Amino acid sequence: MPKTRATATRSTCTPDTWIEAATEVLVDQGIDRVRVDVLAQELGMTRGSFYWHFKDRDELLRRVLQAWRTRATEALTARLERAHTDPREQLQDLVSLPWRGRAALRAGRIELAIRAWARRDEMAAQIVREADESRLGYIAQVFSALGFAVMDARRRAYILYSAMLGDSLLSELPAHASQAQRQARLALVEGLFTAAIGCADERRPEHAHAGD
Amino acid sequence: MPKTRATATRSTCTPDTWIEAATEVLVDQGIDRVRVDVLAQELGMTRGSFYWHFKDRDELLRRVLQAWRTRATEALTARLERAHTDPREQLQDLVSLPWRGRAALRAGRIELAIRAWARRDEMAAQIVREADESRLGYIAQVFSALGFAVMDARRRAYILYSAMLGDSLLSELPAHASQAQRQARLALVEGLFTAAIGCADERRPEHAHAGD
DNA sequence: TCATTTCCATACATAAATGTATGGGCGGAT
DNA sequence: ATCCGCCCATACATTTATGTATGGAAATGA
Repeated sequence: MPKTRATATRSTCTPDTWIEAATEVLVDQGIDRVRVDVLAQELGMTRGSFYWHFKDRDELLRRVLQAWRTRATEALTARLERAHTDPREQLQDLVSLPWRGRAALRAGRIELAIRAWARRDEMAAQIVREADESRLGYIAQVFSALGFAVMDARRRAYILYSAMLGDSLLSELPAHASQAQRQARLALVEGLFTAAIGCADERRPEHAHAGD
Repeated sequence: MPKTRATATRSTCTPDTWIEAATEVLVDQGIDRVRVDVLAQELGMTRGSFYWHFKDRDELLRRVLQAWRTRATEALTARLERAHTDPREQLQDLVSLPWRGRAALRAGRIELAIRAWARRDEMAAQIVREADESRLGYIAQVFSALGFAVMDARRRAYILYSAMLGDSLLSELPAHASQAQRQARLALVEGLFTAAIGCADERRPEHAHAGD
């Protein structure tokens, strides 16, 4: 009983095929260019195939979102599994995330595309918010494990997460980034965010100066 | 000789009127929904008006970009003017930027929309890259004035700028952010980024542990 | 006054994208 | 062999957005 058809025989499309293609176009073209005719041409099919697998374009978009959510939550739970290893390792792992091959980099691009999409799609916005919340919680937990007070940990988590998001934004338009410089930044990020600073006013590199 | 028609008489549209409306739609709908019929309805006009002021849709989009670039560069040069005040004040000014009323916040939203647009429009990408370069240079200069070595300053600038961009991304989907918490984060950001840390490995809040 | 310029509305032609209806090839089951 | 269900192509119908062509109202200048 070949119910799910083991992808083997030959060039037969599954819903996932369309979802992948849709994600691809979404990444470097934006959600408005995720159109059935474009995808069909991309896959060497006709729109007839699409409308057999999907009710309409909206269903495809919903499933693209859903697919991303499951992958994102899976990635996070994978981190939570090893939540009892050395928190410094966990932090390094986080910070160096965009460097681990181009798989994570592609994940970042997908996420930015979805975030841009979320600007006007409430469903996408909801899912992105969920992801943000979960990750912020995780990162805050890492900082807590590093010994920071709860509130401090939450704030550091927010700032670090912001920096990671912003970095993916900047990496989107390749202009900076030599491999060595990114490596150096990585160490600096780790140093900055693990520095013990209560709230403000105890440090200063060389200028001695007690402002405000 | 009333050549440029002093906007007065009554409800007559100028190109800028359309550009503003286009920017508005761009912000919360995305570039693909910046369409002449939408804008016309938004302005209570018909498309006939548009095609008198503009050759075609593309010209409008180009001028939207150009308008943003001039405003962005003006904002930066305004900062560069007072580049010889206390660098700590300059940094505070930078960090607390998204809090200064909702004008800066709106500017942030416009920028994110353009950045999303730049994903597939090379002209937009070019302009965003220019803006990033200029700002990174400025921020690095501030850190230099604070006493950090050149390379360190550049890296701190990149990380801080990333954090600012990421913060505007997170603020886009309102979920966090109580006024008080943002204020507390502000102080922490300033503290973290002005902390003196060579590169890595001299600090650690309480865990003593020489990893890797 | 009258003609001209400015600015916008209306109507038409064209293109692009969606969704539907229909039919057909092809493999598997009996 | 044949019947049936899966998967896709083709051909229409409809909607939506662009751009153009034309006309007209209102202000301006002589």
